[in-house]
Formats: sequence, structure tokens, C-alpha cells
Amino acid sequence: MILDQIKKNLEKQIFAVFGLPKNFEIKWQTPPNPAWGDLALPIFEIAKTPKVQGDEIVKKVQKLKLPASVEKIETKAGYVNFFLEPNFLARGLAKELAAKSLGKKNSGKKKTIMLEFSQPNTHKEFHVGHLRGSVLGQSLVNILQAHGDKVIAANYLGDVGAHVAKWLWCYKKWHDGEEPGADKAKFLSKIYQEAAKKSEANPEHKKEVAQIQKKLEQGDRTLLRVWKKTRKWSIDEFKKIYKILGVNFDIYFYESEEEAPGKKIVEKLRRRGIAKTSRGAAVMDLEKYNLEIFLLQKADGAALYATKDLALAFKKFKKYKIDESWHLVDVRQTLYFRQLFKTLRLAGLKKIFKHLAYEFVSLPEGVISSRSGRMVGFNEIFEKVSGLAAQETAKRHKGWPKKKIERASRAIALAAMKFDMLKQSREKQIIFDPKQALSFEGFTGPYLLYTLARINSIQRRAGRGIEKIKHRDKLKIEPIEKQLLVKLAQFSQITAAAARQAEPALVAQYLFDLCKTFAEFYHAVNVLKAEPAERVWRLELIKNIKQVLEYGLELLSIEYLDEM
RNA sequence: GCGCCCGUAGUUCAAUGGAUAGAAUAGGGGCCUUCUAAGCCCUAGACGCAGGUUCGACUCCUGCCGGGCGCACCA
Repeated sequence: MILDQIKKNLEKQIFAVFGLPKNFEIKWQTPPNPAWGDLALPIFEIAKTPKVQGDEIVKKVQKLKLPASVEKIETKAGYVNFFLEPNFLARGLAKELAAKSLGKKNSGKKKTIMLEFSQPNTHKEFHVGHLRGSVLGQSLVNILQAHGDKVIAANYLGDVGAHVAKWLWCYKKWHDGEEPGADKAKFLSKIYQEAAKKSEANPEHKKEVAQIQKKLEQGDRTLLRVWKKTRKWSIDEFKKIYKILGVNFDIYFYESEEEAPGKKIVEKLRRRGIAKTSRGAAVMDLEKYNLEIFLLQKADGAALYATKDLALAFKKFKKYKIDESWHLVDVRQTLYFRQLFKTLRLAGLKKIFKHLAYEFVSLPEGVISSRSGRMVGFNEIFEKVSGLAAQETAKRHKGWPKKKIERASRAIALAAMKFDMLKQSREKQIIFDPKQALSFEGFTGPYLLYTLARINSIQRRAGRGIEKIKHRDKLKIEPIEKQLLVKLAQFSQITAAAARQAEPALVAQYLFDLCKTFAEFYHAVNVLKAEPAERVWRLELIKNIKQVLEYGLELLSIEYLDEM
């Protein structure tokens, strides 16, 4: 905001001095080194416009009148660098922060977006792969909402299909009536692994599984009862995890509910000649769109993922007043979604669909696989990480009661795990190394929490006597403090970019950078022991940092602490 | 075979076509009588290869090499 104002103000003059055409777009940059300035104007582009010749530029730059927001101007290596006036910046920032408008935007046109994410399968374990999707999704919801959009968070559970049939088959055959005990996730996961192994070992078994699936779709009563009961174990487990994670859904959809309507839609598409029958199955021939053949329904009439997704898409737009449907799903489904969206379009649902792809999580040993048990379950890793956090906390705070340590270590563990999932861009594969997940140093969630803890500590010691700062007085602002001011002012740009690119990593990286700069400040100057005027100003500065940091963490859905 | 994505310090990641390619971690060396050392400072270390487009390429294009993923009854 404040930066936008400064830029706008400068642009007016720049256009006039250089005689730039009206449609010219100034591409502001940030100098790589703060010592070179705070805003950079590349003159390569300007030099291309007919009226201006290279050598004249420097002369013309000297004609620019310095507004109050700018301290000085330098030309260097093809750039005009503007040094912002720190007092001006401090004042503007204070206004922006007081209005709580930093990082928020009220775009006039509010879109309603339904964001579907997380989508775990029942009867399988929630693992670190789901963790990425869930945390990414929640963070996107927050970021988009801050951007001014209305977002409906939807989860779509895979509660039917081949994997469920397999599980039920194994359970009925070898574990009939068994109860899961305290750790439902482990129980479900164990049976699934056993089911995968046993069903593949014997062709007889494969047939039995297919039979179970058929019976289930036909609504066999006794089977349905078992399905309902075991499905609930799974869903309860997921909800428990979402509660721990602070991930919230406005709506839950279930694949089981989309089967029948999906089949009807496929039938309709067949009648209308949009879908064809090939080898007994319902397909869309999308070869002319370079999207190959898309399978809608199996030859034996059983529903596929696509069958159900068609129904869900129609339902979403009919029942909820949404403008766009976004799907945050693993990149491996890119082709699938392109096929699905094209099919929907051909079926007459001409709406905006978006597949937000993210790279999957794998382990140092290889790809995650629920069937082979090569995976890191959420509960297991969460326990490990929070255990270590508890140990570290106890070491540092001998007097803390057990409950306080528990609360802190939980927050630290979650910060570590979530930040790990958010800090790199969506399109980068994460190789989840449990050993590295146990690190709380450097580019990690706990580092951000620690920064906050230090700020809080200063504030506590400062006591109540924080005077209001008088901005009319010129403050003595150190270079490192000015760097902090500039960083804070950039926050709005970052959140806007994060929303535009649907990329929470931008916020994560920014916050880390802010904290690094704070740490440098923290070691370079003292807040509490400063001269009265500086003391007041620095207290105000750290208050601002705290506000941005807390808000940024909220966008990432990371809970923070007062002390750690 | 066809298609999509990715190759940057030992490792994990950054870099709207722009300035001296930034961090973290691991390595070496320092800093706790000063606001929390989960920290800070110093040091060493990288663009897969070859062309092309451009005033300018880690970024765009082509080819090669290396890795991942997807391509009809799984989700």
C-alpha cells in the first residue's frame, strides 16, 4: 500500500520527465543489495522508447524532483535507484498497520471459489503426502480470503472403490469382528497392507475382492453395515488429525454419494452420443484434443473416479453458488483433470475449473506406498517431532510445568512440520526425511516462532510505559531498521503474489527473510537500553514486525506461542 | 513409444529476461557478566552439456545427457 503510493507518485514525474507514452508500463524492481537502494527503475525499457536516447537518461534523472518519500537517487549499471526516506516510510507503515490493511486486499470483484483439497481415502492411513495437500490447502484458503475472494473449503473422501473392497474382504475373511483399539489409524493401515499382499498372491482372492466390490455397489446389507462402521473409524481418525492441524472444511463430499448420480450422467452422455462405448466401457474420445481416451465407467458397470467426479462437478455448481471450482491435487493427476474438465465442457458445464497441481511427497527410500507400508504416517511422525520438541523445551525452561511444555512442544512440532510442507514451491517434489523433520534450526517453522518469542520477551520487559510515538519528530533510524521497514512495506506485494500464483511458499520465504533481518537487528542494536526516543521507536518497530509475523503465520495456518 | 515436470554449493531449496546467482544445512573458525545461543558473525563451496534468440539468459527456443511422473476399466 505505502509502497504503491510511493511508486505512483514517482511514476507521475517519471512519465513527465521522460515523455513516456501513456501505455508504458514501469517495471519496478527491488535492488539485490539494500545498500544500492530500495526501489529500482530499470532504464533499459525506457531507453527503447523513441523519445529518449541512452545518454540523456542520466541528465533527465537529475531533473526529477525528490518527493518527501525519497531521500536520494542514484544511477547505477542501467538502473535508477531510489532511496526511500525512512521517516516517511515509518509513518506510512504505521497508518497501514493501524488500519490492519497490511497484506489484505479488497478486490472489488469478489469471486466465490470452491477449493477441494486433502481428499484422503478411507481405510488407508493419513500420511505425510496428505499432510502436504492439507496444509497447502488450508493456507491457500487463508491467502485467497485475505486477497478478497470468498473460498469454500471442500474435502472429498474416497470412501468406496477397489481399495475399500480389498480392505473389507481381508477384514471379513481374517479379522471379522475385530475392533481397532486406541490407534485406529494403525489398525486400518495394517489390514490394508495385509489385504494388498494377500489379494495379489492368489487369483482366487482377486475374484473374491471383485465380488465384494459388486455386492457393495448393489447395497448388500450385511456388507454395508461393516462398511459403515469401518468407514467411520477412518473418518473419525481424519477429523482428529484435521483438528490437530487446524485444517477446516466447510463441506465434506463422499465418493459413495456420487456413484449413482455419476452413472446417470454417463448414461445421458451415452444417449446424447457424447460418450461412446468401447470394449464395453463408457469412454470419451478426446484424441482430437490431444487428450487420449478417457474412461468414464467400467465395462462391468462399476463406477470409476471419473464417474463420480462428473456428478460432483455438476452438484458443486448447482447447489452452491460458486464461480470457480479449484482442485488442489497431486501433479500425477494432471492428464486426468484435463480430460475431466474437457469432458465437463463437452457435457455442457461451461464453468471455470482449475487443477492446482503440487508435486508429491516421497521418502528417501522411494515413493510413498500405502500397500507396501513404505510411508510415514502422520501420527507417528507427529509424535516423534513433538517428543523432541518437548525434550528441547524442558532443557531450556526448567521451571515450566508439564502442561506448558506439552502445549509449547505441540505448537513447535506443528510449526516445524507445516513449515516444511509450505516452504518450497508447489511444483517441487519434497523428499521427506524424518531426520530433517526433527531440525528446528535455520529455515524452519520454529525459527519463526522463536523470533516471535524474542519480541514478546522484549515487550514484557519493557512494561506498560510504551509511549505513543510522535511521528512529527524526525526519528534516528539505523540502516538495519530501515531494511526492516522496507521489508514490512513489501508484505502486501507478497501476499498479493501468493494469491495470484496460489503459492503459499512465497509467504513462508518472506517471513523467514523478515525474521533473519530481525535477528540481525536484534544483535546489532539494543531496544530496551536505547536512549528514550530510540527506545520508543524501536518498541514500535518490533511491534510492527510482530504484527506482520503473526498475520503471516496465520496465513500459513501456523499457530504461534508467546514464549518458547 | 508419446506426453508433462525437474536438473543451481556435499545436501535441501531461492532467484517477475536484468546489477556481484541468494539462503538453509553439513564443514572450518569465532561470539552467552548486554532484550531467550532454537540465535549472531566470519570462512569455504554451485547454474548437467552444446547450440540459438536477445543490448542482456539460471530464466525463452532446439538438440543431447540424467532423474521423476503420466498414458483403458486404480484413485
